Amino acid sequence: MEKLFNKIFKQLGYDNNTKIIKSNKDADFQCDDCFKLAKIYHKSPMAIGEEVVKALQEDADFEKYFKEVSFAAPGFINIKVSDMYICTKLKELIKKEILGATKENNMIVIDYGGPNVAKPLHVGHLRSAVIGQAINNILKFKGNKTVGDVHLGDIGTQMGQVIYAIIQDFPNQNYEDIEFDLDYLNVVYPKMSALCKENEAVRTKCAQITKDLQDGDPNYQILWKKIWDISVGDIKRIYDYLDVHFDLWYGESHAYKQFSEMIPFLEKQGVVREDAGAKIIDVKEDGDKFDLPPLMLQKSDGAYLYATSDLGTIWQRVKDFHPDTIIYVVDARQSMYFVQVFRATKKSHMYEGGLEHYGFGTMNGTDNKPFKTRSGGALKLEDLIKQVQQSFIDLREENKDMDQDDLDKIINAIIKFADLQNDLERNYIFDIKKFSEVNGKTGPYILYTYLRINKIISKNNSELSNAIYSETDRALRLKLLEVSEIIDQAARERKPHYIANYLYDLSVVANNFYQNNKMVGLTGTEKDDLEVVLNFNNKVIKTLLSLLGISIPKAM
RNA sequence: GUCUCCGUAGCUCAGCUGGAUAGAGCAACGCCCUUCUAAGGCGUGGGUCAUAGGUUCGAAUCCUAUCGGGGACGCCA
Repeated sequence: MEKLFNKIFKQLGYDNNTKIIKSNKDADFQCDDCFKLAKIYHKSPMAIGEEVVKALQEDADFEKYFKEVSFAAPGFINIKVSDMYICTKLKELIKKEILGATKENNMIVIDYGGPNVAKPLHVGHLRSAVIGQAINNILKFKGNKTVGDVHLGDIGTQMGQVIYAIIQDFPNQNYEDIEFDLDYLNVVYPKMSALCKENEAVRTKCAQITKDLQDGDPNYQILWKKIWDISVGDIKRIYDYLDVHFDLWYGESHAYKQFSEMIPFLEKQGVVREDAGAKIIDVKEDGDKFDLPPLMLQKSDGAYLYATSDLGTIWQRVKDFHPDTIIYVVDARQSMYFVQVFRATKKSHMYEGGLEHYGFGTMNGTDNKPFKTRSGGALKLEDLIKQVQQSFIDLREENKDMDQDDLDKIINAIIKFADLQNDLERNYIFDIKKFSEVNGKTGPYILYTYLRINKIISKNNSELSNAIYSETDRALRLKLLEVSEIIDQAARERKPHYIANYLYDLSVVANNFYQNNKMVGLTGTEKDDLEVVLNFNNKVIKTLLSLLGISIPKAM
């Protein structure tokens, strides 16, 4: 359509590269270029518009594209496309791979985990998991090779604290022989965390253990490995439930192994300098709007920091994968920190590819303050899932007998769709009541739409005719034609909410069709055509849901 | 203090690469199941798009300032 418009513009002596946009009026689409051209060619938008409309109407291809093209003052060209156009486009789209999205072929590492070993997953980990997995799915769908990394915090202060507690709790035992389980870890970490806050001697001791562990103390390593296995096993279990999967279960401990190569490299590149006993990398640049602090590479006591391990992680990723881009899906509070890391990376030339941080908003309570449980602690992710499950089961009698696998899928849909329909950059109000909603703009609504449509169609590979049978049929087909661009936009901006919102809009249109068209009793071309459209509709819904990490239950 | 994100219906949010009369969901009220799943559909009410300027033929959208809120700001992660 844009090509035809451009041809007409050229024919009339206007040099223009048009952009046809969706119309929110009675028309399907509109062209607003008359204003722009009026200025350039010193004519009135009205004159140009009427001229263009006339030329379009006289064009040999008119019917191939349009049902109606009209001018509306002061300068809009309104377009109603022909049934033939819709059918032709839809036929093309159905045959296309990856729903007509443009293919890409990049190597992309995505970092979207960040849980700490020895601590259970809590609600704060939900957003990076859900959003990161969706971005991963979307980029993979478009043909990119992606590597998801959980990036565990597995060698920080909490490990020293837990090791300290174990040594106290299991005196006079060989480290190899000490046995403990997840319940023990779940009790011991909060206890130690509290103890360290009030007792300086213990705190110092724990810090020393952490430092020794980081330096490779073999005895601590034994306990560390035991803690790691138990804790990561539990973390995996919850991620599995959420259908969140990582290719790499690396953590800061892996990054530490890169330091012996990386730090000399950084020194050689001349970017490191000493300041008050610490080693830092200046990352200020001309044009900065404020005084960006340097990146801290090594503390004055010789210990390494968060930033060091992130640089080490980049070092390793470059060696292992040569990525075109590394994407971080991490809380927006770390935005400035990532600027520092990215600049240090570029300044030292250790990696020249893309570095992107998508900082999602904080998870706030209904009071719009960072979310806390009533007792003031962090809500365990597993407890959140259980609460949502309970409220869903309480919703109706039939849900009590629901197949466990279907139930899990619906719970996932509820939690993920609630999050992914919002722009990730915004703060997110975490409202357990919202997670109990299954009406309206929710995951279950989309699932329900899919299932009820699935029930009225059979597989059908007929070739679409050029007929359209009702207004709701027409609306559905037009909506389906938008899917390619939606996927591209979500991928381009790394924002899954475009897909979530489109899924909802599509479901509304599809439900409208369902309500106003009966499939039962239809025969011949009409039955074939509508079945092809509905089959494609469900293919789109299923595919897009899978990009959001949502699977469809057998029944609901 | 500086930087940054945000302010759209009672609540939660879309819309922001500028287009015509600003859209959803929830909540409220009304209607539609002897007809393919009512976890659905249809309708009604509800808005100075924080405020004030500016750019533009045209601003929720771009620019500036102000107010209000979240967040970050060298040896934590």
